[in-house]
Amino acid sequence: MSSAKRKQLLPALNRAVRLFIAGSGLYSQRVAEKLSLHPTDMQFLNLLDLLGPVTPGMLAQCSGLSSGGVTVVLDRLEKAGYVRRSSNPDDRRSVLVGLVAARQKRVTANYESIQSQFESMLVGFSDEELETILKFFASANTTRPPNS
Amino acid sequence: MSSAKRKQLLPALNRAVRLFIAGSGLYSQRVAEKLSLHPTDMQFLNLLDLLGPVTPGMLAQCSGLSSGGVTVVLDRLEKAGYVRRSSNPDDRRSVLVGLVAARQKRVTANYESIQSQFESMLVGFSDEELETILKFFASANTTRPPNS
DNA sequence: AAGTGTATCTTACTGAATAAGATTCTTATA
DNA sequence: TATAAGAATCTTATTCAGTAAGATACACTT
Repeated sequence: MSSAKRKQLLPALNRAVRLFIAGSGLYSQRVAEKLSLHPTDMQFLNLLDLLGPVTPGMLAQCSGLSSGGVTVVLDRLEKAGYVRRSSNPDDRRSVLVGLVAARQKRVTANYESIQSQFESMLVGFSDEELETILKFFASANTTRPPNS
Repeated sequence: MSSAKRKQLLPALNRAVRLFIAGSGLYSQRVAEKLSLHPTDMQFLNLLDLLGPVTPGMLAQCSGLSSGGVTVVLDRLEKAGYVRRSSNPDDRRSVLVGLVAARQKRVTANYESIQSQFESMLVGFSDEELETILKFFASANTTRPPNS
């Protein structure tokens, strides 16, 4: 059974998470704009940075885009030199998409300012607290993985 | 100075947060689809639910849409009965947009399944841990508020 | 009272994403 | 092995969400 304290905590946490998510979308837009990329293209670069080389089909699942939509985005990104398609050794119908290393640095560099901002915010948290927070996100990502 | 443990924690946390954000966008899309709403319209309903009645200009800031884009979205939502525009007592050029209460319930109901999923995930966390997590999100939302 | 600035809306247009179908390869079954 | 059914990606024509530029109405400053 839930404690009285918990009954207050849960709605507050729920609201805070929703606000966080609302802000995140906006922030991604800003970063994309800085790099003169479409928000969707930025999303793809993020996914590729997080997941490593994956198939277009996987990117469709993770982005919610249609098969044809993925093709168009990848064409744009490949033309601009951000990604490269290579043959998938496991399935000759398929393709593996990977970030071009040199460009990857330029992308992640744009996150460095927020990353340092993020880290300075975390100064107020002990190592134990950070472990708790990490546990939270790990649980959340398992409950709702990027491709489900 | 950072502990050795912290040096490992920070990148892991950073990655977990990014995965969480990537999954959130996808999830919002799914909920919007359930309600037969455009993702952007869903975003607006969320913002209105979180912030209460606000001006179209505020919604433009929080969503990243242009002024004209906001007008179009609000026209759609108002026509469908989700929101209502009323005159802003503080500024007669301006307008206040609010959720229609009856519809608001139908919207938030669609979040209940994930909310209960979310809460069952939190069973594994103590009250103290939840407070830490809440503190994290509160800090993050202050560092990067919904309209900055 | 005039001029400048701000909030919202209108209109014509752009282009991102979709849907449907084609192509190429894989897997299952006879 | 041969055939059929299924899956992964790409192509093409099309749609419609969002933008840009400008109009309107009101608010502030001097």
